[in-house]
Amino acid sequence: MTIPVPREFSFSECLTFLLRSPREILHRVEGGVVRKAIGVEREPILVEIQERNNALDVHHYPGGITESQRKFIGQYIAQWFDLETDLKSFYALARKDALLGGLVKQYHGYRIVGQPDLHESLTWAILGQQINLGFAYTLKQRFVEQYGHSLEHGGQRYFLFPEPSTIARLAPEQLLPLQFSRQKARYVVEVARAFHEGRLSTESIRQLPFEDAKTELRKIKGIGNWTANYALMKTFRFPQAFPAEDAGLHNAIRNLKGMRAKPTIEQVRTLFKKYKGWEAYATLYFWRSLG
DNA sequence: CGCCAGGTTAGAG
DNA sequence: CTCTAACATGGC
Repeated sequence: MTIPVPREFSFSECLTFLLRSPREILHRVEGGVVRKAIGVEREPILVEIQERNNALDVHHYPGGITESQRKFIGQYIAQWFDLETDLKSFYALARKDALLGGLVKQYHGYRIVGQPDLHESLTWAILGQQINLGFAYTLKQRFVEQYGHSLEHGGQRYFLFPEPSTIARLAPEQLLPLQFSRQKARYVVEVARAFHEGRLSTESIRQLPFEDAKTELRKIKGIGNWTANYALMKTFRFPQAFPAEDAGLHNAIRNLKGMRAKPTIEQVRTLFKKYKGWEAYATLYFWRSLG
C-alpha cells in the first residue's frame, strides 16, 4: 500500500530518530527501510516501510490481509509518523525564533515519531523515568523479549509490545530480575492492570480534551505530569503537550541559551509561552538539538 | 567515588 | 499550596 506524506516531512530525519538506540527491540532500520511488527487484532503482522516518490511505500507479511487489517495498518503508520499534523504555522513561528530558527532549518521535516498504543507509551515513559536512556532501552529490551509476542521474518525475530493482560497478571516482584526498581515494577504492573480492568484505554482518552485527558492519566499511580504529557504528545498528538520537568529539555535550553545552570521549571514555562499551541513540536526540536 | 539521568510518591510544613 | 526525602541503578 502507499501512504501519501505531507509537504513538511522528512523520512530520513524520522529514521535518524528510529536509529538512536542499538538496543531498540520494536523495530529495525536497514538501508532506508523500517521493519516492524504491528499487532493487528492481537496478531503480529510485519510491515516494511520505505519512502518512494513522495509517499511511504508499505509492504506487509503475510501478504493476504483483510480490508480492516489494511486500514488499521495504514492508520497506525500515519499516527506513528504524525502525518496528519500541518506544520506550516509552527515553522512560520519557529523560523523567527532565536532558539528554534536554526533547528527547524537544520532538521526540516522532522516529526514526532510516536507510539500509537497508549499502553506502550505509558510503560515506556515509566521505564525512562529518572534513569539514563541507555539503561531504559536495556530494561525495555528485557521486558519485551520476556513478555511480548513475536514473529519471524527473513531470519529475524520481530516483537510486539506485551499485552496489558499479560503484565496485569504479574506480581511486581517478577520484574525485579530484569533490573526494574521496585517502584518501576509497581508502576508498570499498575498501568497494565488499569488497561486490563477497563479503567483506561487508548480510545477513551482519545475522545477527551487535553486537560481532561491529562487529569485522567494522572489518576494512575506512577503517572505524574511528565509522563502524562509525554503520552499526550506521543500517542494523541496534542500539540500543546510537553513535559516541562524534562531533564533533556532543560539541558537543550541551557545549551542554546548559553546558560551556566539548567533553567528552572518556571523559566521553562515562561519561555514556552511564545510557543503556545506548538509546545510539543518546540520540545521535539529542542530534544533534537541534543544530537 | 560522586553525580546525574527523558520522575513520582508520600509526607511534612 | 510548596518543599523534601526516599526510591534504585547504570553510565560517565
